[in-house]
Amino acid sequence: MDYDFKSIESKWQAYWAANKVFKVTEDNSRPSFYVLDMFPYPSGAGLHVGHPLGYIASDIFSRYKRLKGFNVLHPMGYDAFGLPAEQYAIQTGQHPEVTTNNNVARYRQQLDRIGFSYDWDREVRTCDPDYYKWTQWAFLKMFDSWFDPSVQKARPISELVAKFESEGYEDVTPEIWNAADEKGKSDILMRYRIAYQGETSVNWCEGLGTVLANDEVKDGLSVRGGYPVEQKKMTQWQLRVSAYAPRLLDSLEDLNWTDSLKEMQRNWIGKSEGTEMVFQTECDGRTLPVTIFTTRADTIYGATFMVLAPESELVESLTSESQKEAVAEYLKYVKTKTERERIAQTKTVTGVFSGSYGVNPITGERIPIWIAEYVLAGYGTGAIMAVPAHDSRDYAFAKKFDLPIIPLIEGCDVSEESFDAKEGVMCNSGFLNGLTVKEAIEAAKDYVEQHGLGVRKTNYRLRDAIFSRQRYWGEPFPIYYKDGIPTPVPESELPLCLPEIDSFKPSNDGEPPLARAKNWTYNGYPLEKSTMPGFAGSSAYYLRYMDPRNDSALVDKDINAYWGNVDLYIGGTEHATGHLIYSRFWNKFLYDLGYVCVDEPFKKLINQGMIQGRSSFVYRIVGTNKFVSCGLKDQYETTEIHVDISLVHNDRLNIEGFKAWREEFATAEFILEDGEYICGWAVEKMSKSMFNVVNPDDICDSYGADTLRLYEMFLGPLEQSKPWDTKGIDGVNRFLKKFWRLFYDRDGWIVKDEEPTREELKVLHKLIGKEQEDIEAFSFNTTISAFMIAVNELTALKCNKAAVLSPLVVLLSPFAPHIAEELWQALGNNESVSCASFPEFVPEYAAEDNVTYPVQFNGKMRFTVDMPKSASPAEVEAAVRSMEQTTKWLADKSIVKVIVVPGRIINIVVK
RNA sequence: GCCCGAGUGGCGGAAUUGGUAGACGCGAUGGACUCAAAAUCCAUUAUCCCUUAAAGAUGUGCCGGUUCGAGUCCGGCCUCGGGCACCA
Repeated sequence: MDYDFKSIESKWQAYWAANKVFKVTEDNSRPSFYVLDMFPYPSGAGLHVGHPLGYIASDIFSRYKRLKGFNVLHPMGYDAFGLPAEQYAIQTGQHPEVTTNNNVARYRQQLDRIGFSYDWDREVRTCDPDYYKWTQWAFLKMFDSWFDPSVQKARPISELVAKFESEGYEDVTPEIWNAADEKGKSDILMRYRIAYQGETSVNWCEGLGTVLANDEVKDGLSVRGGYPVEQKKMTQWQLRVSAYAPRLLDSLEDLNWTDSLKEMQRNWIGKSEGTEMVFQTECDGRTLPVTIFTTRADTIYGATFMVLAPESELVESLTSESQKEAVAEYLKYVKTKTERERIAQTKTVTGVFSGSYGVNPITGERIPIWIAEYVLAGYGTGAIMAVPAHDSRDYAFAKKFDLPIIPLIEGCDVSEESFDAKEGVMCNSGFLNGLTVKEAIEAAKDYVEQHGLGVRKTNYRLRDAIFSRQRYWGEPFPIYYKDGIPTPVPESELPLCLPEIDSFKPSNDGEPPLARAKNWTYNGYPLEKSTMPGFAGSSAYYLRYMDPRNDSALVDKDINAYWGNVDLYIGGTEHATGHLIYSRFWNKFLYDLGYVCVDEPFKKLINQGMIQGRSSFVYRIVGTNKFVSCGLKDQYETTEIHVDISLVHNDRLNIEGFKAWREEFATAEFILEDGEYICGWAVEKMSKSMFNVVNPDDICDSYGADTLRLYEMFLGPLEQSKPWDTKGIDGVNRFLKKFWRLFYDRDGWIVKDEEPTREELKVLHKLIGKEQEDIEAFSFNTTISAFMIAVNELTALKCNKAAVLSPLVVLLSPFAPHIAEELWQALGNNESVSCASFPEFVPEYAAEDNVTYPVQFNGKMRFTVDMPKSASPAEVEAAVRSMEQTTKWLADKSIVKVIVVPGRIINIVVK
């Protein structure tokens, strides 16, 4: 009987679904374990072979944990709001909901074929009103909260209002508060709310007609679509993520994430400790204090000018009458530049003199104030002191505009470039002279504070998240405008559903698509017309899986307490600075308000590598329809053409297929090598346009899901990026066939109920030990290797004993669940193999009887000694010395030292 | 420019963390079975010297160091991949 994966796989997939084998409920008698995949955006292209890599790994781990007795929560859903569906809707007029549902159905079909152990009863979709009710709810909670820096946590805004009324807070005294009208109070509270509306410079993308978050922009182009992005001042909803910067940074420490990912988050949060210093300035006779931020207070003696950001509010008051025109011109110039141009031109230095002067607070020297785009309004105070000798940007500026450069470190040469390194000994620096730079940084900070010139200050690069999108296919804001005052829709009336509209384009007067909706009002007042961004729905989905149908809470408290947070999260690195920051922020906020029981959402995180495509090429001789095989292509002038990889096997082109592929190739001629056409290849992103997409369905058709699962894991370490190459898949497929033959021969079932031999038990237990160790370390490729060895050994032993094969099936079940299920039930079990328990590891069975010690003379191996495992180093040494030849050799050398290492090696060293 | 990570056969990759480098798989070569093919099985497969074998030499990007012993540790380079990028 042969291994017929087709009937096996469809049979057991149907069985699992019909019996809800993977349905999970809270069970206090068993420990919980939560394994989560980053849920996919259901794109129109469907899954390619790279997508399931992480899902397979998490499924293996989930199944393993179940065998180990854990109650495993392993859910799946869809990140279903998003731009592509909307773009498609604009082009075709088809409602995004329709295309989204179609895509979801296709994804589901593809996922089901791979045999995942998801509890589909817990599926969530972010575009489902029952789901986004809780996204809107969280937004309202943020709207209704402020961040109290004294305790570093979110608190209800009512507590702040009480503070305003009684004692005042910051610059809002009770008098100011009580005198303010409703609009005034709303404006004051907006400065404190965690979800707030404020004017800010945003990334505006004309091509998409919407604003974008920083992580949605790369190199000045939108990540989706690649349209240019410009800076624009707009009033937008924002989330006060920056308030959480210190906590987001500090709690990173305890997370079981990779160092590189933590490092990326650290850079993105961008903590820098420095000093805020006040410089007196004067402009046309008027004086004005200006605060600057610096991390190098020690270089104050070299501050020869100051620079303001063009967008700084100080520019107007610090521009002298005489420079007014020049400054206005410069500001105009800066404004016309897009973000992309600014990035492209970082090397070109621009700026204008403001006409005013500042006073160096330590030297008392009068220094000019300039305006330049290399200073950013959004960071620090938007104003800096420039120290050209020790900052490369200031240096370039000083060179261009001929400003003085004063070196402050002994022996440094600043004639060609600045000396940015924080090393050396200070000079030209008054009280700092003779100190090393590191000492001087601290001494200068102390000095500034003691003399009242400024204060220590920590800045973060992390900005507040811009939360409005001028789009249709997203969560509507539960906010309406009562006489212009943003007012929340009552919680009891959530969800506020997306209205139907006739077209998904922006309205004719440039308003978001929701402006087209009829009656987009609440109690007669207009509702907010933007929608929430993609990360809104994905920020707390892991919580909703715990209790997906709860109508009265995001997640029930007891249920949340049972599952805790996500024990294992698997997904790509591309979310390092987007989703993974927002989710942590969102979770911390809910934690502050007592809605969730753990501060951090994801305990352990693994980033699976990308699976790249392996493209194949043919080489056409320029100006002809003749194609030359790869090895001979250097003899001609050729153009490289992508060829569909389904026409290529082991780099050999299917010539007939190629001719039939496209009309233009029907009459193609070929120059062959050894009678074959060899294609060239390259590793590239998997994409339709490169004809290198491999569909998991095709693999399931020709090899089966179990082979696909094994092969994806066997390809290499999970975290590593690697190209997909179908070549090696026969190996793991052969392994499954061999596995099958342990149970069936040509005539049928051959498993017998006999006592296993010691040798057979050794093979089994070696594997149990190895698998346990490897799975815990996520080294799935080596587990599979161990499996192959074990199966080869058992085949050689002709082992057909149930006592060995039965646990072997359980061991295989996380990797290849279908074949395991088939054999498990054939062995006479009535329950699914996923209800079995992981075989117990008995180290004595796995142990080798003897240890072979290689014996080396001065590091070179000469012979080996076989000793019982229990032998002591002294006994081993005695055995070495007693070997006849060796004794002779040892006798010749008067002094030797025998080193016996428990790591199984013996070294004889001649002194 | 700054910060991470990685360099091992024809290929994907192992190596108990300082202890016989190249596990396992692919590919390749030879053989068995077959009229033949597929499937399956067996053998060989880092390089050099050699008819073959034994034996030897070389070998984990490069140069040097520590050690009885280095793919692994230290110092200095080179190359590739990823992230950030006027953040004062």
